[in-house]
Amino acid sequence: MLSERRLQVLRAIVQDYVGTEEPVGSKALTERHNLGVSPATVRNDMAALEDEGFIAQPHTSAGRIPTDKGYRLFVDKLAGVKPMTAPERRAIQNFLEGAVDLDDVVARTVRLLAQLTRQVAVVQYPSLTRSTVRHVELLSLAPARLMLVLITDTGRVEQRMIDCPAPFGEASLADLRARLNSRVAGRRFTDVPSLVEDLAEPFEAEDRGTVSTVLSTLLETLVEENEERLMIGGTANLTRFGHDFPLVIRPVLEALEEQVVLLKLLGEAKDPGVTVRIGHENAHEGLNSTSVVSVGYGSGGEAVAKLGVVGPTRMDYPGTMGAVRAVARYVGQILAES
Amino acid sequence: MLSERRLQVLRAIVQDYVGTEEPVGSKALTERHNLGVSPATVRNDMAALEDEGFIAQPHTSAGRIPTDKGYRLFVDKLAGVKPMTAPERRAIQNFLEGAVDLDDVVARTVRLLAQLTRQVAVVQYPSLTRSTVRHVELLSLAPARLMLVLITDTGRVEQRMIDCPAPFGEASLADLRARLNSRVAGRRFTDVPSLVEDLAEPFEAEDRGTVSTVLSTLLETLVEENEERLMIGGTANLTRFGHDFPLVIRPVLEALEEQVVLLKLLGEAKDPGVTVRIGHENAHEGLNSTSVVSVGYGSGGEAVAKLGVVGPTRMDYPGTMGAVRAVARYVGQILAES
DNA sequence: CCTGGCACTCACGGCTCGCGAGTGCCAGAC
DNA sequence: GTCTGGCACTCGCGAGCCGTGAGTGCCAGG
Repeated sequence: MLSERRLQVLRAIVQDYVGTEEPVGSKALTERHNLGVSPATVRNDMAALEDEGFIAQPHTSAGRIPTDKGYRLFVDKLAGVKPMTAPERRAIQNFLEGAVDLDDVVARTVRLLAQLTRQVAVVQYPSLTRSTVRHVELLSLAPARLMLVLITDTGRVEQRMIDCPAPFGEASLADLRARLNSRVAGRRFTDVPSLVEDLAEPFEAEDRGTVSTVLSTLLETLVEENEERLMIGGTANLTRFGHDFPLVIRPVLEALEEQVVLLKLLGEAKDPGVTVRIGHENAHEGLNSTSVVSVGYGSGGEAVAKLGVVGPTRMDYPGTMGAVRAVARYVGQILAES
Repeated sequence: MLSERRLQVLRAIVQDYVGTEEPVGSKALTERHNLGVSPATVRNDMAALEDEGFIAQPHTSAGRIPTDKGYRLFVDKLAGVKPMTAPERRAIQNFLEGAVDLDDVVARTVRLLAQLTRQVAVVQYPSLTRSTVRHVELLSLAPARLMLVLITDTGRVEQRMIDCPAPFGEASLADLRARLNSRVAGRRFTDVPSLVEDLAEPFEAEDRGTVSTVLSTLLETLVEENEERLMIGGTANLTRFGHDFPLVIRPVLEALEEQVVLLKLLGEAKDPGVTVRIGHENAHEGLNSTSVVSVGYGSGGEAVAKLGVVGPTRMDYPGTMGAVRAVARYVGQILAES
């Protein structure tokens, strides 16, 4: 087990390195933090920390930098979440308040997060499967062509075109619309499949084909892969990555273009609170030199989606975690109001 | 006026520089292109081209690189548009064919363009103001809350929440819906304002407030700034910019995040064919070292939106122009089918 | 267990220098 | 007049060569 002082040394190393971007040596450490011991003692502690794999030297006779494992310890044990100041909170609230619809809320949230953290922001749209149905609408666009519109309690709207196997009368349409809504309105999306199972039965034989097409389209919309959307922003902040970034930035940009990768990334975080995945903890190899800070947000007590930021492992964890948490909280409020 | 040979020299310089990314000298030129003259002659031609501002030297005793003006001449006079090969055309068609809705078409187009050109792709959604109305739908979500849904002939769907000044009955709603659609369905969006002017008149006094709220929301949706959407992709290709890119890439990423900037960029191109804006021809200063190749696309003869790519001024213009033109053509076809 | 001292390592920046690609100019040939 | 070969000149680039200094590990003594 590491002594208290060694933990302090690690904390000091992380803080200094995050601030300066340069390997930190024993002498500089004792000067900037009053640890009450001499550089030589710190050197011994550093050697121990290095043995345990918390810090490393880029090359012999250089200072130390934290490893992923070091950051992990720092985040778990040595640092809290830095709360936002009152003015910052007000600014967040003001910024989000003017949003006119869900797209706008998400877009504003992305911008806000990117600005606050000076990193790449990722915001997932409220998940369908974790929302409840506000309304299902069916529009007839042409004799054998329908549009299905889903509206959730979080303001999300999904639409789908449907080509009917047979023409579908206005009366049948109204009937189906009414039956659908009475079954599913106000219910959770996860319950929808079982709620609509037998909905085709009361219909005339000629209409059944269309009804079941509609139902299967509805169910398709709820399939995991299709139903998730997200928005990213602040990619310009990638340029703050470091000097050697041509090699680092490329895979990151590529990963950010793969929505699937990002969704997995956010999805993996199961904690109720802020989750931090550091460097190699990220499954995707392009993101091995980045950390992902994410958290769920939702209108009520329950999370309906996630948001977070992607940045260099050398980041200000307490501050970033604070910003992410605060933004999530306010987005939740905004959604609850609408 | 420049002699024929000098133009050939310029063409050769552009081609070589685009290929190698390195300043090209007189000797290398005569070796790679059989111009039929000696390096010394080429040197004289180069001196003349430099005097005219078509090429420049990064430093004394280095080869020449084309200036923006040189690229401009190259694009206008010296190079055509390189048509896609038959297999390429087939690949484009296959790639776009599987799309299920407009979002999907746009997303696929972005990916495709980015892959074909190996540059950053930008695709604008079909403009509302240049489309015709397929259907307008009004849904009642709550007693005093409506949702307005606009559907265009290109498959684009916009929705807007409306808070009514007074509760609005189901009957009035059906009435308004029917009147609205009979007026505007099949008409161009630009005509909508004049078509709905007097639509509130037939309604009872108590409903008029709501009706005019609905109408003004409808008109707001058509306001230039709100109605334009776009999607970008292939930002990872920015890493192919050059060696010095830390400084170049940053403003480009920033510009790409400003949708307004991009819309302006695409909007400026008025040509019916492929438009190329080179380096400093772009108004936005962050894009001074990039070229933008764009073209309109549409389901019929008329352009409903634009698409294009953003890349380094040192790009393969004929190839890029060919790819952009071909993709636009096929996207137009896909939209016409749906 | 901490500390001061000491010898050692090694990245970094500045320096020189030779190489070679590229240039401009000029005198002569066609 | 135009092209060509020749020639002297420029200058960026990379290699090699230090000196400097921050940083280290180890050890003997408090």
